[in-house]
Amino acid sequence: MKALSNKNRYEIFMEIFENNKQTSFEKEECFIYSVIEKLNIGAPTVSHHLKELSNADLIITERRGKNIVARINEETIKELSALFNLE
Amino acid sequence: MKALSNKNRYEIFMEIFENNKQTSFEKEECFIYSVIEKLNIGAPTVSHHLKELSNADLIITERRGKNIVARINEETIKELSALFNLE
DNA sequence: TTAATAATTCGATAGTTGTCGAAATATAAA
DNA sequence: TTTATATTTCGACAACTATCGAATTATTAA
Repeated sequence: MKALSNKNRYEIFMEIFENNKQTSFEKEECFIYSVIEKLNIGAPTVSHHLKELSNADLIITERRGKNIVARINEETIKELSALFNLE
Repeated sequence: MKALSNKNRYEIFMEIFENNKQTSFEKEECFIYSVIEKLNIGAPTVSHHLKELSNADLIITERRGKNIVARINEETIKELSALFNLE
């Protein structure tokens, strides 16, 4: 929850989430710079947010050459989704 | 998310959530003081947290005499639950 | 009406966090 | 090896927030 409580971090997560749903996430453009443009925050900040999301096990990041690739951690999302099931 | 990002506030919410699930939530003991005992935080803080949860539409509070009664806002919880549905 | 209990408001403060610029590192291309 | 690009680390700072004690309000009980 804490990891998703910041607006920009939430946006980043959602972008990864959407990409994850569509196809296998394989865009070769640099990840961080595309976020920078969209959210208007600096590279260090994006890097910081990615680490937070990663530490919270919400995403999994992987370096591919110069770029990094992020995908969501489905395990954690399932837990999240189950958490609020009123039964 | 922000409203649930604080540990104590999350605990308070979860307690209300559990009570909500079981039976119709109608305990007559004072709400705030039972939380104070459990979480070891002061009354002003609990009051503050309840307002935050309320502002975020996660719970609905109601005064009943000297006490307040809290129940979860099922609408919002449904939204939350739906948010993370991978399909 | 007075006393007691439950909850809230207010002001202050310590701790946390989001952000940045500058510098450093990693990797690929020339 | 040098250059260029992508990302990370570091140090600092402003803004935010959780918390408290003291005082205040709301409500019921005596």
